[in-house]
Amino acid sequence: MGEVLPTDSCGAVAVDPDRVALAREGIPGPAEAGTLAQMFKLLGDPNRTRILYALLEVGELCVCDLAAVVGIPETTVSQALRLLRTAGMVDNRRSGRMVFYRLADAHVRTLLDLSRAHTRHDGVR
Amino acid sequence: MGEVLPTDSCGAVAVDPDRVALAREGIPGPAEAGTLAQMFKLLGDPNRTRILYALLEVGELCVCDLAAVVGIPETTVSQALRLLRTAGMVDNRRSGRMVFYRLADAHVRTLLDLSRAHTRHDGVR
DNA sequence: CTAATATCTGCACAGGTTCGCAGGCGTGGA
DNA sequence: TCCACGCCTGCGAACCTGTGCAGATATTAG
Repeated sequence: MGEVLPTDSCGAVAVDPDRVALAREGIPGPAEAGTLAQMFKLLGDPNRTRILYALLEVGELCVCDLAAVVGIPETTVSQALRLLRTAGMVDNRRSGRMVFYRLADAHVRTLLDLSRAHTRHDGVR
Repeated sequence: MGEVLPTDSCGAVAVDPDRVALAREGIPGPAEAGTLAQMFKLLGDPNRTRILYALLEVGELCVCDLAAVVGIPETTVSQALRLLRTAGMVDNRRSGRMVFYRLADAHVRTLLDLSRAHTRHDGVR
């Protein structure tokens, strides 16, 4: 869907039409790119990042403990967790009057591990 | 560095001090979390994401071709590339009056692959 | 030297995001 | 039943980010 021209819609002419066409087919479409970007955007906040790594360390934590770990108000934690839960990155479990959160997916865990390894390897170069 | 109290600075009392202390030691510090978040934030924009995936497909592309692939003005591409280059995620090579960009690191490639696999697996659940 | 191409860099506006406060909801103990 | 505790949800202000225009730079051709 969406036939493309060798020249783009911005007035510039593609220097290497073959390579452009190849890349056009391989890259994620607008919808998939949006989904990917939304997931990364959630990881792009230090508070949420720390929350996720805390859950990666000890499997399960309630909101107040999470606030104690990261050092931010519970309200902020709650809002962050809502976003992460909506995106399906964390899951929650109610026990009495407390709600425990944990990483929802092994994929997320792998992603966090790999990212931290990259950062530690060369300080983001 | 940075001794911590069993209770946080927000008035709430930690329910499980042991687990809190464990998580405190395991999670990235403010500086490392900031670095991580900054990297993820760069991936959190659909245009930048598509640019990176385009470079992942065909190893090397100039700015104008990149604009043609993603379908955005060259100015926007240039600014996006500057951010990515500052973060060390892409590298550039000058050939005549054109500048070719490519992914700087195998780590970035792995990250992109894994992320896309996750998204495709269950639509971010 | 002059002109044209390809890319890069400030500036300002629109849009979205975060954070904290105040109040509401649900649960458990007395 | 009533109260205390943990958590969640709107709302508004401050902040940051992306985008486009206009101009500057670097390189090549004539």
